[in-house]
Amino acid sequence: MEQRNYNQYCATARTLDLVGERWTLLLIRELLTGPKRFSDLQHSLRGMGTGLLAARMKHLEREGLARKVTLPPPARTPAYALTPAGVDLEPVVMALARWGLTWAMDEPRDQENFHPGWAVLGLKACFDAEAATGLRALYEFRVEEEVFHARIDDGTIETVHGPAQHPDVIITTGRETFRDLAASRSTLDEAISSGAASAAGNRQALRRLHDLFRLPHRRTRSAAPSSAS
Amino acid sequence: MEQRNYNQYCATARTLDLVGERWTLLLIRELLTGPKRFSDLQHSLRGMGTGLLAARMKHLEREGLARKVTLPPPARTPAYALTPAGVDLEPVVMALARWGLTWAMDEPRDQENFHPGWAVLGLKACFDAEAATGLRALYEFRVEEEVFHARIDDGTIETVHGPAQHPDVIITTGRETFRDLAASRSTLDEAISSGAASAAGNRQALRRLHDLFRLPHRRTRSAAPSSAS
DNA sequence: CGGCATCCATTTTGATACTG
DNA sequence: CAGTATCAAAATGGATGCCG
Repeated sequence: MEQRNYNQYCATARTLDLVGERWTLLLIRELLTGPKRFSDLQHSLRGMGTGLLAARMKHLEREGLARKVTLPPPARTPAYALTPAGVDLEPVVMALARWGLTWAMDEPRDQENFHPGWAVLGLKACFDAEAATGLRALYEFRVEEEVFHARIDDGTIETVHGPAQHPDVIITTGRETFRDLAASRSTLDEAISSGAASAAGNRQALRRLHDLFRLPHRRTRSAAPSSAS
Repeated sequence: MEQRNYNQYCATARTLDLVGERWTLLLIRELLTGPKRFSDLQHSLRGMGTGLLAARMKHLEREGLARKVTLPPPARTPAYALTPAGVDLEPVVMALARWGLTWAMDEPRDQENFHPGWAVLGLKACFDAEAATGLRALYEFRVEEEVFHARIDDGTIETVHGPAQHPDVIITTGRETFRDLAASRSTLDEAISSGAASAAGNRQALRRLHDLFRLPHRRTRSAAPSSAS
């Protein structure tokens, strides 16, 4: 398996040889917020058979994009994490996310899945580095059972699954609200104003929060008739 | 066909629903340097059956990412071009290319295909906007039969298939040299010094050329053992 | 239960032949 | 040139079974 290559001496094609198969980039997406166990992945990726999941992870290991790790105490359970090469795919996933936020995130469809972790990456895709200059703060997001945090440090953002050590601000929302943030259908700011989300903690960090994530300008795809260049 | 969706309310997954299938992003790549005819695409994508090519193009049209156009005189032949939504996928293709340049472009393999158009995008992926501040110049690349040009305008670059109107500099190289540039195995500068490439034209634009493309720092993938965060 | 391997019905694909 | 039609080979997804 995995022998199907494009056979092109081209950086894009070579990359797609490695991560272009079905599910692979979504596995990378899952691992971008921290190590995950086999069953976590299985649970996030409904529709992917266990056999295929195992095969894909083996492929990612063989190619040096992911590796097996043991979660630190008290978990001590085996999990998968990204290698440096895997982490370096983040710009690819973010580029896909930004395109999707602009061109593809209309109403949620019936039966469509949703996990808060995806929304965290959606937020990250909207992160405005300019707006974060000089800011150093830890934000914790609590979405029903799930917890994430974002560490912002002067124009950089890191988003990780799990609680923060000493968060400056804690944002608490329901699933639907957070889902709408993921799709940038509403801003964090709006959600807080309307009471759908609540934020508590350091006043200064709270005030900066408003500007940290900029909505992409939503557009509609259409094949307008025209003649070429 | 094309009914296989990830069914996730996630910007990344939604984007992959549209362009994540085999060959699709490579079709986008081909169209990023200008409109192409069916047979051009067929020729660039060895291994893709004509039926699948037709199906993919129909899909891209239906989804508003590409459209049929008529090439301007004297060609007057039908072709495919990207819509604004399609053009907007460029950051995705460039992110894939940059990753590939860093992690995946080792020696060309036996039987591996190569087209100069890919190299043009490889150059674009290395473009250093900072180095181009204040520069406004047209560079034409001639690689055996193929011609491309890059229009640089103060930190922006546009790369297009075909000759330029009044190029400031004309760079002429052989296929192999240009292929090595694509892989950033050598710099344009080195190729010119060694005589593998020649550049003629406006002295000022020529001098700036050296710094416009920055090699990504090449690295090797490996699954180093470690424990998790 | 976590982490797979196996089997099989359904889709996708690759390659070629054929048509307007 | 720009596709359609056809068909064998490969990939997928789902269920099931195994083993510590």
